Amino acid sequence: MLDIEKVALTLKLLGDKTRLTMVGLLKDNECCVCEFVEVFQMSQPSISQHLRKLRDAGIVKEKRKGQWIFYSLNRENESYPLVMTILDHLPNQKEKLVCLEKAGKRIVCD
Amino acid sequence: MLDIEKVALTLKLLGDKTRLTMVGLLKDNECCVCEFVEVFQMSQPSISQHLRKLRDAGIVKEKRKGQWIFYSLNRENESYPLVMTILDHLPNQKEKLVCLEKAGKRIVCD
DNA sequence: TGTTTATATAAGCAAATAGTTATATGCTAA
DNA sequence: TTAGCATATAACTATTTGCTTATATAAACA
Repeated sequence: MLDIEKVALTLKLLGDKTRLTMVGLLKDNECCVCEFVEVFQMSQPSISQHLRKLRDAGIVKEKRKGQWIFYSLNRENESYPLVMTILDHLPNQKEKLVCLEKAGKRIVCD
Repeated sequence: MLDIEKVALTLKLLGDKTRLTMVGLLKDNECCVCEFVEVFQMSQPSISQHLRKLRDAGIVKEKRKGQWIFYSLNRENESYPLVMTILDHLPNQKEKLVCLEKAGKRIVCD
């Protein structure tokens, strides 16, 4: 159970098509900034700013791997269960990553 | 399963503390505009504008009873299941109505 | 009928938002 | 060390948002 302020903040952040899709993509994957830039056809600073908002709220976390910074859902965050139940109402965003892969633009590390 | 635009719109509307609390209050009750004005200590036009946004999105519906207009959740709306699962993560807002009742400001019809 | 009560709409304004371009930072590899 | 790629931050701008006050609409009631 979350307090209403926290829920409102989480919903406000996910109430943006770009950020909601980002979180949908992160449901089953890690992604780096340049992959998002490719998927959304949007400037890199714009993507970074969206990710920063999600990170500041604790919804996603980042991990550097060499020159890339990979983002993933933060399962430790108190709003994680809420985020997951919201994603259950969304179609899977996986196809966007499949397209990336076909275009040879998916970044795989380790 | 909803399309991503619809989910983003729903979350954006509920990503406001006032509207989220309104929907929380409507989970188990009907409320009229003047009750919301009392609960939120906010101007009547402001309340009306929030309710209009929720109604335009189909999240709530209205029903006139004499001089009052009562709002309730719209169970026929496709986003209703999403709204309910979100409310499951929120503390019950019932106490606000109990306060109204004690202050003799709850409006009961029929 | 005219007045009161409840609600909606219009118009205006300050703050927040999402994008842009320009620049800074940090890692990699030659 | 320098060049190049990935990412972050800063500064700016246009748009959207949430509120306010003023006014319109609609029902109740004397």
